[in-house]
Amino acid sequence: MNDQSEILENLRRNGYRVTPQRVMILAVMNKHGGHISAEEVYQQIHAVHPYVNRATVYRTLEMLSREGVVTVTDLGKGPVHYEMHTGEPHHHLVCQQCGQIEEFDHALLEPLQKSLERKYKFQPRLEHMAIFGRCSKCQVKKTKA
Amino acid sequence: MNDQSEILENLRRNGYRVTPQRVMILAVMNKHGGHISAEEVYQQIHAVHPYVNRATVYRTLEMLSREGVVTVTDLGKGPVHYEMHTGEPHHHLVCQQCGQIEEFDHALLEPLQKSLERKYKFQPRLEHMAIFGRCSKCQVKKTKA
DNA sequence: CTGAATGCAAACAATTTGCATTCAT
DNA sequence: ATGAATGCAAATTGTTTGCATTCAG
Repeated sequence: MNDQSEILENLRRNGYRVTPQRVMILAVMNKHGGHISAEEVYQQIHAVHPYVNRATVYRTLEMLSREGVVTVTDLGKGPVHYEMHTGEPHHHLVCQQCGQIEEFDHALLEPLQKSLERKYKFQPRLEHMAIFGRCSKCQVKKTKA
Repeated sequence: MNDQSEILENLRRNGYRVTPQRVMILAVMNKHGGHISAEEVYQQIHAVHPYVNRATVYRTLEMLSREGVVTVTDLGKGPVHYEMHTGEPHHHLVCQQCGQIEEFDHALLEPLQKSLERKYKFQPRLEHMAIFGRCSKCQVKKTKA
């Protein structure tokens, strides 16, 4: 039993219905791997199955994130991005110049997490955060602004 | 010469025109102190001077942030917030339960900044970032979800 | 069968834009 | 007087919602 059907089985067990739409959405998410917007998921499915509705994609992705199957990342600009939940929390470095997104390790956020808890008694939700700035390539280019 | 007119003088020097709208918007920002949305700025001004337009408020705040007079913080949910640029970078802890926003010191982000630069050659823009989670008060309350 | 899920269209929130008019310089 | 800034209305983008219909269980 692969990931795909295991997830579907779990959803069914949690009282959700396994519809063709949900299967297709999960398939796209699985195949894609990286972060993807609701609109992109919709486009990919809609191209092949024109009857599938945008609202369904939004509703399904929202449901999948509630169920912990996918994670949500607000990239600050433009639409929210979804990604299969792999277990390992990881984060995104978003280059504001070229738009490139690379990942970085959760370990780097641990000192921050610790100090926020200690000094402010604040419990941060640091799964999948996005940090904005300039990537290595763009630092070489002329500073335009 | 206070901050207010100093800023206006600077804008004028940079080729911007000092309009009553811009003066009012700056006044609201100054008086308010904390973070505030474009809509809130608009409401405050519009209540007294109904002819002032929402688009003008948006355009002006955008201009002021380009000029470094105000800073922008994306609080993840709802509208972007603006704040007078005080020089000292500081950050926001946004409680996802009660909505409370408290500030935290830039120093706590320095280890992260350093490690991102060292390990990923990524230059983060860490002025005024927002971190989401649960504040001390809400941690005491029953965990609802 | 029965209610959960879908499709559709319309509403929504936050913001942006085109364009004629106004007004700061 | 001249172009930057405004007001207005309409467009845009990303997302949500109400409701009748459909279909998974």
